[in-house]
Amino acid sequence: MQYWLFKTEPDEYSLQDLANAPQQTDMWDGIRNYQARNFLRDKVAEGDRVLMYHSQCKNVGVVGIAEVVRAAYADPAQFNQESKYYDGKATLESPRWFCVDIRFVSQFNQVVSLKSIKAHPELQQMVLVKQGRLSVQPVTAQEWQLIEHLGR
DNA sequence: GCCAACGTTGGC
DNA sequence: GCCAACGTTGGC
Repeated sequence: MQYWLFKTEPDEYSLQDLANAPQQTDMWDGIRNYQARNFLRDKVAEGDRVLMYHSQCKNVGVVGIAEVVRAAYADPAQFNQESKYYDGKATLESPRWFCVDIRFVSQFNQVVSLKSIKAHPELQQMVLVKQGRLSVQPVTAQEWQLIEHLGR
């Protein structure tokens, strides 16, 4: 079992949206970055746990936890010409982009802000701190435990 | 809305 | 395969 951090813009899709979804489960799609895609396709597994991170908003940081309930499959949006995630170079035989399904687990009592993460000596090695722009990234068990503790 | 950091594209 | 130009992410 591995730990991850997924970023989302709450104006587009928030943790609350996931909590409100049927069975509190939804497709995590629209990932269009190769490094993030490779993690999704090759590493993210059913049962893995995910820190849900809100970017581009007032209170930037980790807001809660989700769980992976289905491992990678072809992101249907890449085949949909109506979608902003359409990719004409993707084919059914060789899809280019992947998505997973996640289920809501919990919402933190308080947001673990990016500021507090950056201020914490034990969290300096987080991908979030070192490489700002990756939307799917691995988290260590130590980082996970500390952030979960800070959010409670 | 600005802008730094980083990713992608495309000419050569 | 290099690298300049351009596009996107994301904090502030």
